[in-house]
Amino acid sequence: MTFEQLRTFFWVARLGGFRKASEQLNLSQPAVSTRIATLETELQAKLFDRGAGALILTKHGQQLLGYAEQMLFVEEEIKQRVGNPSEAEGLFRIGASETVAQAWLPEFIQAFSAAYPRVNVDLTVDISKDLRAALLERRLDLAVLMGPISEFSVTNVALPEFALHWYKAAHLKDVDLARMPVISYASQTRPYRELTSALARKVGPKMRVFSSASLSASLRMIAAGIAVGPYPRVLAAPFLAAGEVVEFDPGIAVPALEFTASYLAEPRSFLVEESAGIMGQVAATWHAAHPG
Amino acid sequence: MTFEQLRTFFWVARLGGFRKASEQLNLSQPAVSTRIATLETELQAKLFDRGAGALILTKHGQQLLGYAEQMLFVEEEIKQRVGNPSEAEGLFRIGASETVAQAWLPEFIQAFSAAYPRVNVDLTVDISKDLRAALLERRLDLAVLMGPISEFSVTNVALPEFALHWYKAAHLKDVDLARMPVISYASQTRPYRELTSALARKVGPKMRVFSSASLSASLRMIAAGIAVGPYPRVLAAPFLAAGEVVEFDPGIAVPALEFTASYLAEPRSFLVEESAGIMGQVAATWHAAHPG
DNA sequence: GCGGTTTACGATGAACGTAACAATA
DNA sequence: TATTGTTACGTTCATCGTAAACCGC
Repeated sequence: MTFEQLRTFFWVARLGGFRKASEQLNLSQPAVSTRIATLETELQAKLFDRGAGALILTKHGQQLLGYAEQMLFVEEEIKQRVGNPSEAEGLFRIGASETVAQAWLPEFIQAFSAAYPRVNVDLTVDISKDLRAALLERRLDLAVLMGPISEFSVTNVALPEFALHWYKAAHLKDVDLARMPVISYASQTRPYRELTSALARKVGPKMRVFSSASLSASLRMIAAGIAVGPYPRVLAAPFLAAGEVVEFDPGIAVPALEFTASYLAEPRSFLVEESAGIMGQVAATWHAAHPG
Repeated sequence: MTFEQLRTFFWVARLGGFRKASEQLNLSQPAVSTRIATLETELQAKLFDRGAGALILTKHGQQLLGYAEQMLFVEEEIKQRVGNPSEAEGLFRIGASETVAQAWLPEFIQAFSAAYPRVNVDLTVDISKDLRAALLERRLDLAVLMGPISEFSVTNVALPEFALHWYKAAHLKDVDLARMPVISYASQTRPYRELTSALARKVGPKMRVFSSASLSASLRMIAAGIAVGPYPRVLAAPFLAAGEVVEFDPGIAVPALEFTASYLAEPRSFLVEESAGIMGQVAATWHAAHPG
């Protein structure tokens, strides 16, 4: 019995096929067959029922799956704890919403990089909807998005929320939301949905809502007096400091942005779980230093 | 990282030397060197301090030792639980005192053999003192002896005790322990020690004590009227049934024989722990059916 | 017939044992 | 000098990928 056999068995069971597992493991498909066959021979037990359409775990297979997962997690734990953690190598694929990318994400990456100086980081910035899909397709190791993701396969770690404040150009006096466009996050995001819903109740059908996938572009439009909108204070900070925009209260409450660090629960990864913990600390520290 | 590396590391750490580990593993000594070196390279951590006389675990090595032991136990657990337990192969070396060998040991071996039909059994019958030494030198997997063994490295499972009764030849009338020799277990056993101690207090220096390493020979001597002595009723049963010996009370209390199933605590072995459990059940059942 | 698994086989590479070497007490 | 760990090297055996055969919808 080897770790490679258990790892192979795990992925075959989890992905439901020899071919899918072979892709996950960067292996030829016959190699996967061989490994499983060898494992079955060694244990003197059939692990899969090959008959009915898809692959189905036998009773023995179900038992082994639990053990295999435990083994693989402890193996990674050894590599991280016993082996010099700073010597861990590999690629850590992180996806984040632009808001956090402009807030504390640099600090997080700095902290992560310090803890794992030899791990490469691949950062993707996208809207939560796409991050979610990427995570579920295993194209990301960790996603920071407006969560939580309601899938049994995903673990969500709550992060501090970002309060939203309304901003308008400094030179504007009265703002009539029936005339002045409101700008918000990209159209397929939760803040956009919630804003349009609130606006519809308050202003009615005359409302105009712009959406922009670029937060800095949005803020520049607000500074230019083209639109007004609710954003986290951290994004408006440079414009506030320059006196270009000011906060105001249009009487429309928008809920704070709730972010989570989300990752696939299986297979458990020490690196990912550890990173989510670091992220929680960094975010909490950052929010303590940036109230509002 | 492979199971063989972890197993090798475990034995090097536990036995305190590459050479000793190579013997335990039936491997050449350079092969052990290679495995440890590879493991150290993979983990980027030195596991042993080779300098001062004997091998000393580094901090990393100490951490790994715990993980390695856990891994090896789970590996065996998989082989027993997931793999068909009845397909388990190997050799199970059991040592026992003659008393249990003549009592419930056949029933135990039958039960064990039924549970593990493909495991070979090697049975040694000897006095507790030698069984103890054999166990500590890893020449036995499980020892049934007058325990417990007070070593931190040994796990003792208490078994039902054997009450002792005094027997004499049926045709004898009065028995004067100052004249009639008393026969007991072999000289280096606990019952012998306890008996001589009690006799010395009661009878004084005139006492005569024989010792015999063969229980059946002892009983035959008692039946012949050569001596009297305290034995478990199970051993006397055939002589009682034949009317050759009878129980009597010389007024000397001898404590019951306390047996334990003892085995080395490390490395944990699923087979051994399971066997000790079976033994406890068999012994309890047997004693319930053979009171006194 | 087609997606997916098993079988066949040649080639590569990891790991072993023997033997020589080095270090330590 | 005896004991123990390391280095060197030729060999063996496990495992991989390619290619072909083999199912079950």
